[in-house]
Amino acid sequence: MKKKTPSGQPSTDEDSLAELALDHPLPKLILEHRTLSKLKSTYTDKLPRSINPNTGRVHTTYSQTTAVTGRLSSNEPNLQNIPIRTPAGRRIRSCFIAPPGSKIVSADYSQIELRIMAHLSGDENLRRSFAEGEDIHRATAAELFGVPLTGVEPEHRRVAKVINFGLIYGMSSFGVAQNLGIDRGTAQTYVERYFQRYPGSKRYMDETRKRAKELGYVETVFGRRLWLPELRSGAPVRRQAAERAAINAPMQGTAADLIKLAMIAVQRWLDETHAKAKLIMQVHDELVLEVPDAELEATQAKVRELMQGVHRLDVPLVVEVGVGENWDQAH
DNA sequence: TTTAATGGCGCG
DNA sequence: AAAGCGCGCCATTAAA
Repeated sequence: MKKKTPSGQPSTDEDSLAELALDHPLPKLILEHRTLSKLKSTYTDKLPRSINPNTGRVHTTYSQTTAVTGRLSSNEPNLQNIPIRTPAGRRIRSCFIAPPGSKIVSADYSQIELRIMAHLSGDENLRRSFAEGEDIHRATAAELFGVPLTGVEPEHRRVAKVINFGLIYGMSSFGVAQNLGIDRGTAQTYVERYFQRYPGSKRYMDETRKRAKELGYVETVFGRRLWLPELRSGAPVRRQAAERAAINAPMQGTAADLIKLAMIAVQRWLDETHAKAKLIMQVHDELVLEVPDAELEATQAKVRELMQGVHRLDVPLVVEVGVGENWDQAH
């Protein structure tokens, strides 16, 4: 056992058990049990108890003053962590349904944090990819592996996706290696090649760390600040954690600012047009509406337009809209 | 019985 | 010495 918890106990988290599962049959069974019991205890058992008898609906509470980046948070119950990544999880999501004569409409920003990185960094290559509507992970893979867009293998794209997301989080080459299950040297090579191909991105990361340390805070495109006193901590662990937060916050926070503006624009339009459609949920980069069939076409088009046009960045904002009887189908 | 800490895991 | 950001909530354990 290599990995330890903060208190020094051997870790039994998913990664650790997955590793043990290569040599023993039991860990896999434990992981399957964990997955199912998580879904049962947190969602299947709990959500029905959250139904308000007066409305027949589940009502969450959003907080505007909890998340340091400016995101909303959702509690009692949390409707921002409803499962979607596994078939069993999606069955839970499919229980969020529209009443007869209405549909669920889901509108989500595509790759919004990477687009914001392109905007903030001004990286020409990144900007061009988004301007031309390329699949960004595919484009990054093509750069990393020196192949044309049409020659990108799924495995290449998977590597590129880890690196793209890792950058948003301030991940090191060690983290890339860990995540991909490759050796550190290879991971280091990928990261170096990434920064060669996207030099503006490299410049932005360095500049953000430097500026953040001087000022003691970072800010979003709209000026929302996150103060990070630990950037000057003498404890390397704390200081480096603050540096990663400093890298991430302008991107996560700008995305939060944008969707809040979009929510205001969408609700204003609904009010002004006396629409029967309702804005019912927000999940960080996604708005969910309940829409009468008669309003479906107009609502989809207008919500997309309002979200994409909420603010002009140096790259286009793209919104994907889906419709269905339930929340799962709407994706 | 309630509260707090811990480890773990659901989502973006 | 640690190594990926932001949340909320579950079961378990120990303490109040």
